[in-house]
Amino acid sequence: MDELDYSSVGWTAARLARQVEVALAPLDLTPAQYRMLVQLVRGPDVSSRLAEKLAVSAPSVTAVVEGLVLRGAVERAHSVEDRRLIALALTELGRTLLASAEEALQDKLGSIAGELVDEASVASALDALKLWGEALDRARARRHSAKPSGTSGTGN
Amino acid sequence: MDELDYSSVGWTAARLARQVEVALAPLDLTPAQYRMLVQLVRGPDVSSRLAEKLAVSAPSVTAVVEGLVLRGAVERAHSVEDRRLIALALTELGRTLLASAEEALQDKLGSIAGELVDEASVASALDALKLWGEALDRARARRHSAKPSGTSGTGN
DNA sequence: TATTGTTATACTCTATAACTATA
DNA sequence: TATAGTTATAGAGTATAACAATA
Repeated sequence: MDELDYSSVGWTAARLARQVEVALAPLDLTPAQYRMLVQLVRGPDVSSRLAEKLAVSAPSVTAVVEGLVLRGAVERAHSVEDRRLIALALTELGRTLLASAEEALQDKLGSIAGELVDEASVASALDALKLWGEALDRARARRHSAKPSGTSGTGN
Repeated sequence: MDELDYSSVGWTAARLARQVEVALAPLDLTPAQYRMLVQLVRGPDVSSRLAEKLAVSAPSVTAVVEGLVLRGAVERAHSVEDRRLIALALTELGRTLLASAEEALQDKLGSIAGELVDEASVASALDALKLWGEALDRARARRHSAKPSGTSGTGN
C-alpha cells in the first residue's frame, strides 16, 4: 500500500504550466498576474500577505501589482490605521479580466483533457486536479501556521 | 453526463506551476530548463523540433539551451548532412542534473499530495496527473500532425 | 528597533524582427 | 528562394540587498 508512482508528476505539472502560459498570453496576462487576480477576487489584501499566499518575494508582488494597476485591474488603498499597509483590491475591470482568463484556461485545458478517450477519464482527470487544489490549500495552511517566519527564507 | 466542472482547473494548474518553480530553484534550474532536459533525455534533437515540442519560439530554445550549454549540461553538434541543423544532446552532467531535479520535484509535490487525508486520495491524485500527461501527449501529437505550420503562429 | 513596502540591480524566459549560413 | 538557427531588442517575473516610511 505504499507503491505510489511519482515518476512523471513533475514533468506533467511543468507541461501544464506552459499550457497555462500559452492560454493566458492572448489576454496579455502572465501566470503571475493571473494568480494575483485570483487571490484578490477573494477579497482585498495587503502586499505582505499576498507574498506569503503566492509564495513569492515582496518585490515580486510589487512588480506584478504595478502592471495590473497600470492596466486598471487593481487599486491600491492606504490603510488609515497603519499607514504602512496598502490594501490591494480588484476593480471591475479586474473582475472582467479574470473572467476572461478563466474562460481561456478552461478552453485550453478542456481541449487538452478532451483528448482523453472516454468521458470518464476526463471527469477523473478533473476530479484529481481538484484533489491537488485541496492538497495545495492544506500545504499553504500548514506553511503559514507553522511559523510566520518559516523554516527557510520565505518558506517559498 | 456532461456536467464536467472545469471551474478550478486553471487556478490549480497555475498554483502547481509555481510550486514546480519553487522546487527547482535550489538547483538553479528554471521550469524552462527542466522541460528542456526532460525533452533531451529522450534523445538528441534539433532546435526547431524542440521549439515545437516545448511550445515555445525558436529564440527561446536558443536562450534556454545557451544556459544549459554554459553549465555543461547540454552539448551542440552540427549535422554533417545538413549543416544548418544542430543536434542538441544531454551530457552526463545533464543527466545527473535532471535526476536531481526529478527528485526535488517528487519531494515537493509528494509533500503537497501528502496533505491529502487518505492514501487512496493521494493515489488518485497521482493517477489523475498521469491522465493529464496522456492528454498532453495526444494534444501535442495532434498539434504536430495537423500541420507543420499550424493554425496560428507557432501553434503556441 | 521592527515592520511594510518600494527601489535598485541582475538574471532568465518570452516574443518578434532582422540577420547569417546553408540548402 | 526557403529553411535552421542566432542575434538584437524589449517586456515581464524572480530574487537579494538597500532604502523609506511608519510603528
